[in-house]
Amino acid sequence: MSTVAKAVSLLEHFTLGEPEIGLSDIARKAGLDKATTRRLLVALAGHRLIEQEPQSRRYRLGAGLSRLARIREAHFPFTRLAVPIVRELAQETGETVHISEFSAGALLTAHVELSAKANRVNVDVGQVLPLHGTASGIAFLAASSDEAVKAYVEKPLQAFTQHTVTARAKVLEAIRLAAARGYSRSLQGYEEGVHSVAAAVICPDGHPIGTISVASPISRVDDAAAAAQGEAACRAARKISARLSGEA
Amino acid sequence: MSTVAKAVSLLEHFTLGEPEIGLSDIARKAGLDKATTRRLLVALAGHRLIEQEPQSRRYRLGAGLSRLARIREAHFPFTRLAVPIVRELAQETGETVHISEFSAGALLTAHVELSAKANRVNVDVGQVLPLHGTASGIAFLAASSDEAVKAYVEKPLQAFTQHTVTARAKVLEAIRLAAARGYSRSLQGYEEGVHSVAAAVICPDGHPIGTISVASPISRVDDAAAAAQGEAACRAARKISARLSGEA
DNA sequence: AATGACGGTTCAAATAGTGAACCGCGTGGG
DNA sequence: CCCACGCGGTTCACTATTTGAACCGTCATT
Repeated sequence: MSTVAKAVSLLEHFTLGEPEIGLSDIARKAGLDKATTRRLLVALAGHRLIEQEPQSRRYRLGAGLSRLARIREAHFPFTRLAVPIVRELAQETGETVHISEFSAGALLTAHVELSAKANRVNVDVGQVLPLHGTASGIAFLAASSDEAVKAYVEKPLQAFTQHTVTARAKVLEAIRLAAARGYSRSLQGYEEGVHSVAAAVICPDGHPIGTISVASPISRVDDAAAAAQGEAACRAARKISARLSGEA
Repeated sequence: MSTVAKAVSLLEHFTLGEPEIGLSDIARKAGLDKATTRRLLVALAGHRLIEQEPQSRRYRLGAGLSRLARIREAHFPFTRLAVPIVRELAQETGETVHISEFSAGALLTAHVELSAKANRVNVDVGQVLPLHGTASGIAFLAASSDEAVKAYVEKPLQAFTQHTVTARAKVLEAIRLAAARGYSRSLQGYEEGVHSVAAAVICPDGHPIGTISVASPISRVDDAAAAAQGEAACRAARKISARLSGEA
């Protein structure tokens, strides 16, 4: 394991639920020596990726991350442009809606608008979604090049629930269907009891960069409702794609 | 130089003006070997801190940064809570207003609302401001502990313009004045022709975490206008501080 | 066809990383 | 009251990772 990978893995132990961690604690979590951990944290702190609370001496994520994220966002304003449309879609469907951004072979949840209903699907920002097994992933693959799809389905596909589609032929079939009608649909492929539909957001250069997805408790959705959600997600995705290419 | 420091320094070569860089180019800029640079970039990409454009093979900042920044922001919602108040203050004063966040011995510009006037001060998000020589820095020091101030002024203080105050005694005097009246004032201490006032934003635990600052062309501001801006910045800073401690 | 710049790879040499043992400190239980 | 424990932090001999000159194939330019 490279030193850099170790350092970055330290960053990934800070979560929404545990945003500050002590030295010994993070060393244990990361499986590294305390001395090594500290050296890495100090190196990260020198570039503001980590900060240390002066009193408790605990560590937390640093302001430099916000700075870098803003630079990325300025060049790649996916989240900023998409949020209002996510909100609209959440209003329209009454369900939880989230957008994901493709990165390193998976989708990263970038923004979530939760349904107002008591019985709703919860999704966390930052969650990593596999390409197969989620509606978002299938929609993304449907908008990807044939080579990219082929490369992806050749690797072994993990099952997340009893309903996850892992057979290559069936995954390809789902991708074809999604490509034909513009949105994908997944029933409990990643989480038990969750129904979702998704559509891909396309960059001006023609490549997909992410997805928008509607997730509902499976009990609330029949085929007609799913089709309506799918069409709505499709329209929302097109709206975001249009904004990305500079249209107001 | 540690490997981690090298890897992180690669991230810092991506800027608003140059958000995508080729391998040889970034190796040159960072002063590292091409092979080393690539190995570091690949390690960073493995954790989504860097992405590679598949076609051009150029590198850019990755979605993982947005993810980490969101985790930080959830725990430390300074920017989110402050933006509306920055906007109000920009409206009220008609000048450029920005907030900065303290990190690793300096202030990082986190958000900017530019003046609508043609003759205005421009500030870039991400810019690093020294503690002495800027109104923001003096305001921040005025809200810091005596030990922190002492530790800071003991180091040599760089001059950025002919007007930068670098004499220890004068800096301490400026800090005292800022502490007494709640806001600081700087005339061309960091950039020629720029007048600014600033006030510190205080965390619920009593420590300062950042500043809010109004920057104008020096020709437009007399003592009375500066006092009015200072009072307004002070009110804005208090409002942000109140929001941070949970008040609506 | 030759040139040069690009992204990417290799492997022996050299440098940076590692971790067991240590320090001083604060805390909570016996 | 004090002792044991866990904390953050430091040291230094040992070792594994990092390094970079030289390499390859490709592409655009001349």
